[in-house]
Amino acid sequence: MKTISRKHEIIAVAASLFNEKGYKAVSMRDLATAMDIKAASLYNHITSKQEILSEIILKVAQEFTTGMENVVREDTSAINKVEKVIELHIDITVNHSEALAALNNDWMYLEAENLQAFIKMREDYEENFRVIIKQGIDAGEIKPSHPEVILFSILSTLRTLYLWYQKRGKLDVNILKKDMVSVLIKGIV
Amino acid sequence: MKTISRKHEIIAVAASLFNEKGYKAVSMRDLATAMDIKAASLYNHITSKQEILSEIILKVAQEFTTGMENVVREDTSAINKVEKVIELHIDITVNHSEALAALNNDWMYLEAENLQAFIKMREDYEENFRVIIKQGIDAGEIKPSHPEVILFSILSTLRTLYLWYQKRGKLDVNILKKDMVSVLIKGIV
DNA sequence: AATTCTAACTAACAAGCGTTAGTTTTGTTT
DNA sequence: AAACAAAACTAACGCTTGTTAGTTAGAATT
Repeated sequence: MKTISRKHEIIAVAASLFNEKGYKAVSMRDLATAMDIKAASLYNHITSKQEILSEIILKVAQEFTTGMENVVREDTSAINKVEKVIELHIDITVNHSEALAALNNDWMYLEAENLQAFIKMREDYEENFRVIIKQGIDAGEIKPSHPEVILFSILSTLRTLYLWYQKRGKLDVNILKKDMVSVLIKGIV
Repeated sequence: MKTISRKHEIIAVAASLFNEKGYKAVSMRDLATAMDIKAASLYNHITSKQEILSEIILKVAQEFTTGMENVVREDTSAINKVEKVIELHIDITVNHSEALAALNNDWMYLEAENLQAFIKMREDYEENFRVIIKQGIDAGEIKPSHPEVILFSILSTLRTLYLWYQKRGKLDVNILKKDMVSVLIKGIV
């Protein structure tokens, strides 16, 4: 089973390159050079560039999906669920920050059923989050502003977190969670 | 001076294509097809693909720079300045949402002095924002959380706004400003 | 010792890339 | 009608792209 681990190596290096330059700007020869082999040799382990991209993106997307499903199932307040979602994002960011770059910037280069699957997962995720916020408003826990504005504001902060995490080298996860929850939920004033 | 307006046409169409697919995924032949001419004909109006990218990005970047300078110069409270910055972002987003896609996703493909200029502008912009937030904390107007967390949270929401604005077709600017200011400054609870 | 598997290689392909040179068409100005 | 500039064209360039075919060296299994 050496092939599989070699495949994972390739995917990991690819994720790192995609993170730096973007999917379209990384050629198979670039990837091969980074692996210190020839481009043709990559195809002993993977079937196409597209396969690499979809493995990177769909694997993390799946983590978001199952994570969100667990939060939704919990029997707790809406605000508490929002906190759990924030923590979910932070955990995934810390563990897969390079894959998140591809997920955020290169998902549109997924093809056919890969693209479909990704879009479905993202829509479902957003919808789950939207419902949580609406429940929070109905329960009087969350301000009755436009739920869309709240959803967008929190989600875009969480989605961009990988950039910030990479820049300010590797912060302490627990402090990060506490601060993010505080700023996103209680505001700044 | 027909050439110049034709050049602007090309740049506008390019911005739209870059917005859809990303700089690297749009070929000069794609751009030419969208203009209903041949690829070689583009070069009667522009000197390179790179020139198109830098015109798109640096023009909006300049708007951010001058806008921020005006805010910094104002004689008002820190919170008020934060509000002004939020409104600046919304105004630019509404007027140049497609260019913002390139600015956010394709800036790394700028070359040499274009790249340098962009990075400098972005760093200066961030630093100005950071100072405003710190002043707000010192004046007791803003919660003494990590200023970096506040900066990141607001900035990533504002930077992603173009995506959201494009999706939920063209909302009313004034309502948008009010809601964003409220959510970003006062939080959601 | 013979066979199979793993993982690399060389060589090449057809297609696409940004760009240049030189030419022709089109519409306006003299 | 002649001259001029603007903006399109055809043809081609050298290079890079993702990928395939066929081969080879070494290690593991029979």
